[in-house]
Amino acid sequence: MTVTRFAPSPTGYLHIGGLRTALFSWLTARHNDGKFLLRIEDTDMARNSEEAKDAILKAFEWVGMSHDGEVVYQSKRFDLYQKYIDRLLDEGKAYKCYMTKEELDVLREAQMAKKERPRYDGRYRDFTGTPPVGVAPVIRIKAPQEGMISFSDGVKGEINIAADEVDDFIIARADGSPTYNFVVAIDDALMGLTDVIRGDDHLYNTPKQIVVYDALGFKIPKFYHVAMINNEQGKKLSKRDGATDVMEYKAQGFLPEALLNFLVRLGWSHGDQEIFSIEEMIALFDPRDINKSSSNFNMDKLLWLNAHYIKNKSNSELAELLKEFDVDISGHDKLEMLLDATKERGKTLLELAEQIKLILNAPESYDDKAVKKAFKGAAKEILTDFIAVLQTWEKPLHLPSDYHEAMEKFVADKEIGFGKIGMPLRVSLLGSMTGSGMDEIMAILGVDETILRIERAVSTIA
RNA sequence: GGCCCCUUCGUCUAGCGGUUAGGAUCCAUGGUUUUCAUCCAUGUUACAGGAGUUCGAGUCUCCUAGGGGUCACCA
Repeated sequence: MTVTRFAPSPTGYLHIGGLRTALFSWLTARHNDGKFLLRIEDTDMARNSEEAKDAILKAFEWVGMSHDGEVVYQSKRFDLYQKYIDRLLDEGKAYKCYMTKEELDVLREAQMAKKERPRYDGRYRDFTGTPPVGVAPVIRIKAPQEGMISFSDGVKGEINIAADEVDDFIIARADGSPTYNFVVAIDDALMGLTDVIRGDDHLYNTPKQIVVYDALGFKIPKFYHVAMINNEQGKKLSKRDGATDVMEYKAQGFLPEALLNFLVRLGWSHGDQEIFSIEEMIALFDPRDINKSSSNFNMDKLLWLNAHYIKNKSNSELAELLKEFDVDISGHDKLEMLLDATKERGKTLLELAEQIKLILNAPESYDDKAVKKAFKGAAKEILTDFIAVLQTWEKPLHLPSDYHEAMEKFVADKEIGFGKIGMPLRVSLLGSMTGSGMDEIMAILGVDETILRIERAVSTIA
């Protein structure tokens, strides 16, 4: 059975790039009816935080990517790791190294001065003498000293790293705590991972982890190293690029399905298809189709996708989502009309909320330019006459089409163009020249509020 | 610096030896719309450079350039 995982270290929020690798892993698991596991890499007690962990879990919840089984915390598995350290020591596959951090620094500097690659020189690898007193040793694993460490990466292809590029790296610190590359390999093996999908910044960790797999006799999973997501300028994403925190997208009014659709198309595609429902992603995704090269973030495309998903959401769902943006229209009797009139002109929920507020709240001021353009000539008289028409209209005024009929008759009787009434009317009702159709707005507001707003505009505008 | 990876329109990408190099986004123009948006149509723009292999190369090989990753008692 296919088993994948996402294994963040709880040192900050969930990053947009992290979400994509998580998505790829999740899709791989769901596509194969496998399991998607979540593991918190919190071996570094000093840098972990509970808040970061909660933030990550919350982001997963928002996008709707469910994990299987309990969340695994590495900090709770130290006894387990210790067993394996002891075993490697017993079997002579690992050894104690009494070199201090200071000595290591000196060595490294000397190597750099000679333009050599800084590396551990293996001086305690076969040490049998009396250890120096007062030095708490670290544990190093014996890595192969010659030949190649090779693996077939599902994204990058065959990777061959010369064994001498891999040091006898530290698997347990002087205080006894295990290190990253050691515990990752153990956990991935013990948790039954079949496919490890992660950022390609981990590519060079892979040979180290293979050393651990081999030493412990574990089966090596399939690796997929996914290239980075850069900012719009093609440089590494940083806080300065605006939103990198997944939850920031929620705050900005993005729909999770839009974000996921955007992310899945970064480094992956299925022919010419751009729109993918979650179900389609699951049905079509294959990690072997992931592209090798890095890709750039593109806000325009995300916005386009978000607009698409807003347009295709039901009005009741939108009403519910809008509550987060200071707009509660769930009890509004014109809910359907209101959303029909606005959902096509908001690229984000935030913009949609603004559109709705613009209609619901009477204008506090009138845009100068709009007034200048719309209120020249006989605008005020036309508006006053239109009020009279609305007041004496004998047919019902409920639907946009009812109002449309009234307006049509009005311009016909008056022998004027639509713009002569449309423009001043728009400014009167909304305060500006842009926005939804007049018929719809009047239908939403109702006759009384419509007349009220027109009267106010006529008396207020000089 | 060593090692490793990457390179098709501005951006996301299709292409898997023979295509007028396709789609999407963006931008521009036109149409629809009383406005704006939506929607529809049309258009501009790409194989990093150079050698080779081949009847034929975006596709295979090599070199160069540019970009990125990595070399911790961080993860």
